Amino acid sequence: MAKKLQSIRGIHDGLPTEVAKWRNIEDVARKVFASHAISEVRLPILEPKSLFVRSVGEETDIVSKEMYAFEDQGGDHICLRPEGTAGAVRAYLQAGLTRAGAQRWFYMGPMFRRERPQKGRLRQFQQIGVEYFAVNGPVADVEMLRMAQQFLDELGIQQTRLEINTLGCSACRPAYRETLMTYLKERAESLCATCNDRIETNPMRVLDCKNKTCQAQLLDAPEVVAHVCDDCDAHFSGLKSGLDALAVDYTVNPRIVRGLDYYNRTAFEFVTDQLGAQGTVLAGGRYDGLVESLGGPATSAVGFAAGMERLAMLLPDVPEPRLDVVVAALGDESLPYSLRVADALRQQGLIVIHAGGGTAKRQFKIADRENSRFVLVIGEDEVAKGGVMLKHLKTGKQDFYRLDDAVQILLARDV
RNA sequence: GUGGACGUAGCUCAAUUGGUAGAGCCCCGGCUUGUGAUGCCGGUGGUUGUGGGUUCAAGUCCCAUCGUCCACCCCA
Repeated sequence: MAKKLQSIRGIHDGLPTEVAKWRNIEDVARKVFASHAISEVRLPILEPKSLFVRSVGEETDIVSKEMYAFEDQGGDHICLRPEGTAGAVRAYLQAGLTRAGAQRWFYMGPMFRRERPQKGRLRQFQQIGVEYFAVNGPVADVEMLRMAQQFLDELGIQQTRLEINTLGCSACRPAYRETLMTYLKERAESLCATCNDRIETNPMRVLDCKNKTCQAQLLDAPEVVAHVCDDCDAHFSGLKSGLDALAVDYTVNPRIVRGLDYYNRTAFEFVTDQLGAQGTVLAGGRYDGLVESLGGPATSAVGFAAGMERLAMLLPDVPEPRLDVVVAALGDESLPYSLRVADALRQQGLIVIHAGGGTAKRQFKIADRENSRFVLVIGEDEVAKGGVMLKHLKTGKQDFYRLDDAVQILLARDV
């Protein structure tokens, strides 16, 4: 091999084994989402860079250091989308749907973040996301969470737990932020450098600092839950009682903080401890202010995204559909007839491989390797008699049949 | 972006203190003519991730680079 040609760091190929799992996940998602009347959208992978600067937030890691952003040949500043919500809001506004009532959307596709790769953390990864627009009140949050839980359940992913929190809103967060900043400034010298930087830029992020000495200082730190306004409090209560009504288990984790600026009120995460450090498998929350901040009317919104590759890592391999029959042609004279037979079998809906002729041994080995149920042998005798030899590989039983009869045996799929 | 582990055949891995690169699996073929899965025999396949350096001699030591993995960080 000359100079090795390989994919870009952190960008992996979807080979058959992996894609089979993805398709399984997609099928379950489509089925579950359909029962909530959610419609699929397919949105651009390239977006204007400014979209994410204005929505996700200029100070966030995603925007400030992880975006694949560049100028195109015309001098436009564009980027590969790092997440799906901003583009969905952009499309919602661009299509003029703000007076069209509730919109319930889902999407699946690749996202791009230039991070240091790890297991469960790729530079190109796939998300399945759901966004609701113009849907008010905690009932939407409750039903969305139940749906997310059902999605994970139907996939067979058991070992996750749901953590929820409230982040307040534009009415109450500024006051809380002040309270928190005051508290943090009093202890600034005991906090790590990163935390000190964040006191001014994003004090809520200090709360989930992993540093032990920081955490020790933050034991009695003021928590959002206790400082939200009456409306937010009512929303959070509605969320909790709704989850109780549906028997959805959850724990309130006052330290959940979203890394994207647009979230308010409800924030949630389904986490697992089976993926090492990348334990969040599905997460989201409310973002009631985003539509307005991107130029639309005040519009409530809530959504989540799940990481396809992370879900796939929690699932066993999906067995490939089993081959019904391998057509083995013996001798060049029988090739034309064998090709017609293979074609006819496929038209009956059977899964067929033509072994390509050659020795009987070679073709039987192919059938064996492909895990075929039957081998259909066509040689001089079969062509002469106008039939086929059909052998069941597991039992070794073999008989001569007219083609129609062989088709019936194959279609029965009972052996 | 920071710190660490690792990179040998298609795959999983060996190779004493530097001394001629090996095994298993897979693949291809043979063990009488049109019959597989077990067995026996044989074969293909490597400039040891890449590029430099030290040495009589480098898979082994040193430097750089690329990649994978782990932790930090971040998040799906």
